[in-house]
Amino acid sequence: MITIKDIARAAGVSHTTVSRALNGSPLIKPVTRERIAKIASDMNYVPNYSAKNLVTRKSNTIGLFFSSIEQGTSSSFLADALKGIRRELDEHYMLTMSGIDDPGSLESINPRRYDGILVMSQSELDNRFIYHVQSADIPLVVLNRQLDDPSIANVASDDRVGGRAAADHAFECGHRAIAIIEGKSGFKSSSERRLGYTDSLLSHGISPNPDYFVPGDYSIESGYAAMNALLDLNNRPTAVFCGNDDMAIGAMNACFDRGVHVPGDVSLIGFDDMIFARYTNPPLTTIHKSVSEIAAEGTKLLLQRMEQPHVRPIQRLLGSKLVQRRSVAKFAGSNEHRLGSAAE
Amino acid sequence: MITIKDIARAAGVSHTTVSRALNGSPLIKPVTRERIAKIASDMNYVPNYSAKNLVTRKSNTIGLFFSSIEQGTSSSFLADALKGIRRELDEHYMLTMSGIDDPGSLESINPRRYDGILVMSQSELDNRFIYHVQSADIPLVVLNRQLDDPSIANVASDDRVGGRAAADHAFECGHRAIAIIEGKSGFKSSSERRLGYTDSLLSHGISPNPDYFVPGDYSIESGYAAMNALLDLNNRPTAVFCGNDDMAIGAMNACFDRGVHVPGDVSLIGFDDMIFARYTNPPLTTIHKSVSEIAAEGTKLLLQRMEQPHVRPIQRLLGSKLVQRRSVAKFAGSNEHRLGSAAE
DNA sequence: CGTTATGATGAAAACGTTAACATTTATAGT
DNA sequence: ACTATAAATGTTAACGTTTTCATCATAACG
Repeated sequence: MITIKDIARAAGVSHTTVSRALNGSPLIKPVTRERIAKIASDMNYVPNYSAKNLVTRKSNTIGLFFSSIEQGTSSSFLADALKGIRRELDEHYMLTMSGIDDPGSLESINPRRYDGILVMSQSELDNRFIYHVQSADIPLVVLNRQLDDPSIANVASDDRVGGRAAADHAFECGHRAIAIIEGKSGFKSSSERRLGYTDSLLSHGISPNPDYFVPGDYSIESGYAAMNALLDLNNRPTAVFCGNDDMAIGAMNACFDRGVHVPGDVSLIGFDDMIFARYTNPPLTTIHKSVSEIAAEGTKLLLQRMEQPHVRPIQRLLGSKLVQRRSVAKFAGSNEHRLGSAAE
Repeated sequence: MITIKDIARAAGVSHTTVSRALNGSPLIKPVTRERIAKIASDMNYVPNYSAKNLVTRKSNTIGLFFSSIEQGTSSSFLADALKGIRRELDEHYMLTMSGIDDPGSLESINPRRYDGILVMSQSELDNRFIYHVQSADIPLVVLNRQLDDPSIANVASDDRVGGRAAADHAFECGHRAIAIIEGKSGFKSSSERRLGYTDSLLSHGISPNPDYFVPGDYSIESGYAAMNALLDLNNRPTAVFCGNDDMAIGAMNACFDRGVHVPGDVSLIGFDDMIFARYTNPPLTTIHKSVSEIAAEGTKLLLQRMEQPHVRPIQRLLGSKLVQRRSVAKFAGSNEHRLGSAAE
């Protein structure tokens, strides 16, 4: 393996000069810089990052930590997140990935190993990890889940806007009896999405029907059960907004099993736009959360924090937008005299 | 930040002794080893990997490279692969991920940066990268795609076995008119899957019908087109084996669009068991390739090659198995007199 | 032409660890 | 008790960089 000393010898200069030349120091005469660069490239020189990092006290590594890699739902996150991160990340940075609950994840957290850390968080269980990172004084950005703590840099999608968009869309399609299957209770995403939903209803002069709030926990099964509850109602909703795509799948299955046609009899809207959303039958209309955009934005933020660790952390919410597929139908019933007693 | 010298001072020994104690050298008396370990842990010592790697000439990093992270189909790979790799990988290894065609991927390949490399390959386009790695003399294992070159360690699923299983299943369900939509021509996976299919037919005494071999290229669209071609035939097949799940989706859509019922009128079998396979309508019967298992096995192999770089590389094929869902129906028609003119 | 500022290079130390070699201390054999 | 051997620890150099500080030209100035 060839080192800067080899290059120095070949160029007839000191290794210090080589180091400077290769790192673009202004102290070096342009002509010698060129000469050295040429030689280095001819000799196929590649720097030894261990040595470099040792002396600069950097690691050149940023760590990406996922909550529960085990969980199936997180699948597409990885690819999308990576795409976004790489887009912003200088290529000489190494990007490592681990699960938050991988053995040794907590212990491995130290400023020597990571110049910065991104947490792609999906659950409050990650908080322990997050605070551990913060107390280790490593630049940190939490992605994908909205945090309350303003001392932590954070970028996520705006769940409230998303919830509102979903309900708005149902309304615009003529629906007035719009139900919601809620996400896991206690999760910020759940309450934000519900808030967006009620906002929308209220702003359209619809007073929320207590029967139309059904609890769920983001699992397919809970969506199935919740939809059944909804279908048992006397005054069935004509549209239901599901807190995530998984529950929407469950809801869709419940409909099939009872011979209820989607979207003919009932319209369904999901949230997240997971990859499989376009493969369901009918393809699912849902709220698209751009994971790659969140990741990209978060990376930018992280880089910035690594440069200036002491600027006040920023919270950023990225808009989420509706993607129309085929699980929502126009509701043709005359809206006027249905107001207040929709869809009997 | 605290170093072994700090510990040495605190323990009243030399830093060498500390180093040895912490690394479990047999030269150190157990009692002092304990004492030092205690002190180190009390002082919250964490080793400086840069220094360590510098002197041991290791990087402690293994690199995972994906073909075309951009491609949607690869999504679930990432999560599964990671799961498998982490299962085998000692926690103090860092695992980095990059796309093969990320800018700088080729240049970053050098033995200083990676102790070993895993390539999760999906296409022959990766060969350039693969040979680059090999020529850089870095321990390498190629995952997921079967290679011809015996000088490269390789673990993939046994596509032939999978193809045979698919056709066998159709046969066992009573189907005799079984077609195949083939994968991208030139890809090893395509020919292996076809080979398995013909093997099965032959071994059941069915002579392959040339009409029943329809070309495809692994895309949804090609599956759609191929299925249409099949449905245009006078002697429609009663079951179709699709070279991958994407094409199966396309085929399913073609059926829907023509009012052909799946699996009532025609049974469909996919390959890969992508996450969305269970969400289609009907859920897709397909061949499950255990990506995580492949990744785990590949990691084991890589670790082994890192220890003993000069043992002959191994090729390993992991069995793939059928997962039954609901896109295949029993074919009740009397097989005898339908032979040759099935399902008009 | 001599002094001084400036621009370019070099020498040596430092980063935190492991490893080769040297030294001390304990153990055993006679 | 005295050496020979083994076990435990210590000294020092090395890994490949960057950085601090010193040196040497060269140009600028009066």
